[in-house]
Amino acid sequence: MRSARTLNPERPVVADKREAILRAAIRVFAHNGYFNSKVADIASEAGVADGTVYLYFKSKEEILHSIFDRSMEEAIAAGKQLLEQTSDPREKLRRIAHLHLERLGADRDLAVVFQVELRGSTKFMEEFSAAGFAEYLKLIRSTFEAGQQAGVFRKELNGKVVAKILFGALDEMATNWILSQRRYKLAPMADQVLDIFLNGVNAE
Amino acid sequence: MRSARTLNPERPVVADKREAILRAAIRVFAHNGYFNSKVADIASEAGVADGTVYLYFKSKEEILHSIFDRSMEEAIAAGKQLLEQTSDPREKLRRIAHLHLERLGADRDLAVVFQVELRGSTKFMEEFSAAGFAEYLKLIRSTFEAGQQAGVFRKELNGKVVAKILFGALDEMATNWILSQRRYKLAPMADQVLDIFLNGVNAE
Amino acid sequence: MRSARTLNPERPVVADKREAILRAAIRVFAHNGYFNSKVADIASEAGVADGTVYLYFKSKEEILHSIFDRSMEEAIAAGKQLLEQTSDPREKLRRIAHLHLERLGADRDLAVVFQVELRGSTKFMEEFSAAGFAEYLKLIRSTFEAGQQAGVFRKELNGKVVAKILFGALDEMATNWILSQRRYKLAPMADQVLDIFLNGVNAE
Amino acid sequence: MRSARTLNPERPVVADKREAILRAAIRVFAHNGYFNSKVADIASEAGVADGTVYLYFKSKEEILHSIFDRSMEEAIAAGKQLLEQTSDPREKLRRIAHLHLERLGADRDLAVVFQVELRGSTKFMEEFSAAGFAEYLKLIRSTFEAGQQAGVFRKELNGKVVAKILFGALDEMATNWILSQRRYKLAPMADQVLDIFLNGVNAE
DNA sequence: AATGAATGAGCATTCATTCAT
DNA sequence: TATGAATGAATGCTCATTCAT
Repeated sequence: MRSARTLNPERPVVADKREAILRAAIRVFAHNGYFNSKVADIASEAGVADGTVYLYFKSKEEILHSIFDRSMEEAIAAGKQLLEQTSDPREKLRRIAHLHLERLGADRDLAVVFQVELRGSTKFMEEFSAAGFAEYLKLIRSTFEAGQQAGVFRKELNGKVVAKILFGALDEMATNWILSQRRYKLAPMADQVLDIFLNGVNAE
Repeated sequence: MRSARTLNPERPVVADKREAILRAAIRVFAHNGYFNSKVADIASEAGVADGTVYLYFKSKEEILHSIFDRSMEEAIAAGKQLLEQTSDPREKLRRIAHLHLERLGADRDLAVVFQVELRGSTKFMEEFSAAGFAEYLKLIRSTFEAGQQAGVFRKELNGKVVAKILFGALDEMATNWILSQRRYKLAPMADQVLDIFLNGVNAE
Repeated sequence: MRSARTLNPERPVVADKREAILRAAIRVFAHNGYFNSKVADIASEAGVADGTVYLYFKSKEEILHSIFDRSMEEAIAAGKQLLEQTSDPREKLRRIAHLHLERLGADRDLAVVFQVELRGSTKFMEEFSAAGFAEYLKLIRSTFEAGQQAGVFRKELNGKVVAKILFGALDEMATNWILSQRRYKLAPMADQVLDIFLNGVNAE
Repeated sequence: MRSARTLNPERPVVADKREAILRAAIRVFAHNGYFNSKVADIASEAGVADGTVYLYFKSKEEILHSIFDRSMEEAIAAGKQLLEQTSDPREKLRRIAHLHLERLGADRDLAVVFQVELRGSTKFMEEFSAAGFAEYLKLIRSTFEAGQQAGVFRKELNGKVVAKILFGALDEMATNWILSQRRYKLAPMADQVLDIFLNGVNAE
């Protein structure tokens, strides 16, 4: 009798376990905070032994990094794909903003890790900033600057600063949503941010 | 012989020591991060014995709270005073924004504690949100709504959301400034935020 | 009422506690072996909290070093004092040998630590060798060489090697005594070693 | 097609693998120390999987035992063979001493394991003593006592003690040689030990 | 009020050993 | 036989907090 594993060669056990630990960590970090989470909690939540965690991650900190890295990669990839579907700069920014809040709004635990736990140390923030986060800002910025070239957005604005403003506004929406115990939908907030933002940067 | 203490009855030693510990904590938290800072480090930096810290604060966490509470109170008081000096809603928001970035830009260590260390736990963020921070957002919001009443800002915008947008944009300026190793002045960034923001919320 | 402490200013509490931990460690190391001894065992045996150990010693390893260093210092000091009491080279070596076995024979636990636990790692043996141990060998060697000068011992012998031979023979007596469950007295073995050794190195 | 294995029926693969693990362990123990050596290191050094080690040895400790047992057996066998080649008691002891230092001097790693790693625990030392080591001492002792019978060595000396003295002196030569980073040849030291020893035990 | 020695709970990580394949 | 992924017990050390002085 052939086992399930044999039937799914594309989904090796190894990935399953790493994945399970990562998911467990997101849950545990979101509920207890990174510093108050024990590796044993993560292992138990993932259904593996404590030591098994160290077969897939070098340290507790690396788990946090991995969560960030993987999610950021996915987000950026999804963002880039979205950008290819339209050439209108306003529409591009609109889609980025929506994607941003949709992703966070769809996974409360991941959102908590992103909006709260990842912010807790200058050290991490610096790496954080150096890594995918910078790329994300760049994505917004270049989209905006393309809009400036196209005459859609005001030419005198600094693309770098504009990107931070949009990001900051969206980021605050997400943080507030988490702290508010999410009594409302997050994704629709994107429209209100865009309304003001696009109006503010509009040429003419 | 009268001691220095006797000469300053309005500023009792008690306040001096509490103050010294608070200042020391800001320095220590900013440099090592909250979780990596030892109470002994704070005591040593403040020039007091470890145990003395506990005569003024109930716990390490209470020190962090106190830093936030005191700074927030001061900021709100300063903000309110500023608002009384003009009746133009746009000018009011302009002044709040400037004050926001000026205060943070003037004290790098305090800024690090506010932008990074205070964000590290849902628990703290929730209390944080519940406390002075909510009042700060309210200040922005009511100023904005007064502007709506006066026909200066678009009536269809939600004041609560608008306040978060402005705050989020300013907050991101501050966080980025810290992570960038502050190679530029923070306060002037307020103008760029305001340019877009006010343009975006303008009636007409 | 004056406390005992007040009555014994020469014996500060600090020394008492350090001393207690050191004594406890000798007992614990002797019974369980260095690697199998837990710091918690030492603390408990010394009647202090686990953390207290670290107020007096940097690490578990430093405790082992301290045991060796202190005992070696004492032994060498005692040896030097003994050597001053006679000028006969044969008698000097006789006294060193007796002192060597008397000290180890008087404190079984300390002997175990010296003969067994301290030997368990090249790393430690190297430091061990570099430190007081080398000085001890030098003491034997210079005594022997003085005897050569005096025409008492054979001139063609290498003092360095001779010192190792005497030390090695005594060391083996001590190790065997420990392993034999000490059914006999250790100190008298010195005479049998000396009988052969002195006969072997005698001039004429 | 016949495999290499089939061609060497006298030297089955089983022995090869056990041998490889043993050799690997000697190398690893000598370089890292017994307690700091991981079974995984030994396996990797031997070119087998971790689990394979447990097909040949019950535990890490048994590997250490096996190293000792096998080497001791070989040494004793070699020693006995040597003793048959001469009937002169002095010459017999001379050959044992030379063999002792030659064997250790020829294999630095094995010497480290014997002189340092095997000494690290009372428990092991006791078994060590009970096993082949006692037989080795007995070999020296009976050779010496035969010499006493033959009137070559002093009759009043205790053979047991004499054996320990010779062994202790040789053992110290070996230990010092290892710690000295072996800047000299070990085997020739046997002559200096014998010079003093034989002179010391000589009848007449 | 102030001290700082003492406390002891808490935890990330390692690694010998097992066992399903 | 051989593998190597998985296990989970084991522990040195830290540091917030207390309290006798």
